[in-house]
Amino acid sequence: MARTAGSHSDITGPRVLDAALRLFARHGYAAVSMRQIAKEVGVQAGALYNYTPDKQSLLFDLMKRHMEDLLAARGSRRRDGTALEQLEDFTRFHIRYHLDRSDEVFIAYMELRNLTPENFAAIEALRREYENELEAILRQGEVEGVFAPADTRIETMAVIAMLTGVTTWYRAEGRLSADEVERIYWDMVRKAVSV
Amino acid sequence: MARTAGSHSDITGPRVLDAALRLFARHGYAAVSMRQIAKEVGVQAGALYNYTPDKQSLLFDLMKRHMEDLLAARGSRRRDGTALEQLEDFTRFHIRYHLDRSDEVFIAYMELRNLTPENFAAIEALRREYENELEAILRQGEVEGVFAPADTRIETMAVIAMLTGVTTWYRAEGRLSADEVERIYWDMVRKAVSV
DNA sequence: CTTTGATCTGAACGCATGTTCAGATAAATT
DNA sequence: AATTTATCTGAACATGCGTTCAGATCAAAG
Repeated sequence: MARTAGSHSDITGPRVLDAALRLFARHGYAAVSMRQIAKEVGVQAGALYNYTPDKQSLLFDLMKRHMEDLLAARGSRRRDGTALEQLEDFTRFHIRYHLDRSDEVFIAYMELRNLTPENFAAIEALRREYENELEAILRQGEVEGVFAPADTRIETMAVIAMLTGVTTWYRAEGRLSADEVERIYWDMVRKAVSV
Repeated sequence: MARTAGSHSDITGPRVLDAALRLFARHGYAAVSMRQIAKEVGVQAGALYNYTPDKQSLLFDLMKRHMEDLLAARGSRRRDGTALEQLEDFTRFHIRYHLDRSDEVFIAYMELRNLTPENFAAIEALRREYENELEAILRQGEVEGVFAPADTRIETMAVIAMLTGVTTWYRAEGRLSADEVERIYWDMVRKAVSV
């Protein structure tokens, strides 16, 4: 046996996903060809198939990895506390995490319709899991009496849409720092759900 | 001269745009072929070129029409009043209009990157015009002292992202009526920007 | 040094793409 | 009835697509 590990595949494999990530985010899944990805990696198109069974898996793997990373990062940061404290932490976490991964976020929201039905269901389940934490916080806040009684499901969708929208205009070299953006959005979220 | 107006072009022309609208919204611009559009209309692919110079113009025309219709509809509904009254009207208008045109909205937000640079600039200008009305309302509210002093540009982006997000989950046959959705979102928007 | 096999090239596969165009069709005008 | 011409068909064009695969390459294992 020869060339088991430590050879090119350790380098090329991640580079394939990286190139797909960047290109899908920039031009969209359907508009990017396997040959473009290969060129970015520096190999011929055929070589990509040592690392993915097909183009669809490339998209699915990127989305799955993103959602699992998101859930893991959130899980390891979660703390007990009042609903208000937890909502603030969730808000700041969401903004910061999404600002740091704009390509992944863009793909995860824009390319859902390019997933096969089975892959779509898998990604939706992960997304739902993430949304459910926010909804639980909002419900807890209602019980505590600090948040207004409302339709928590819609509040959840509204808050996430508002927060995720930050990725459409934020630029690192822009007028505001990520800290300031966090604070501004937290102000709005807090007021929007409070009594 | 013969067959000037009143012939097939009056029927086929709009049907081309309608088919493109539906297909682009469902599958995405890059994933839809001219032959698919032609089949939906009931003609051969070549006949489409009597109604559009190319595929790109189809996308641009759809977006331009949508943004211009949006601005016209908003303009004809605009009334004088307090900042709070105007914000409520804007909020309810935006939700209702976007719920009624989910295909157009979806395309206008998802297919921006498939526009040529010139076409992109034209659509962005129209979008900016729409956003500016909301920002003016928020600024007026600050002057009146009824809205909290804040970064009105970011508030604008946040509110629009929140409101437009309604199109991702709302279904006409679902649990909530459009009226109820309007009220829930208006509650959140009002609180989010108020002092 | 020989063998092994993971990795990659380069060509090929059948099919789809956006667009063009000569010619057929047929409704409205003369 | 003859003419005009907007509209549409059907075929073709060059190009690109996702994917496959026989064979070349060459570092590591024996």
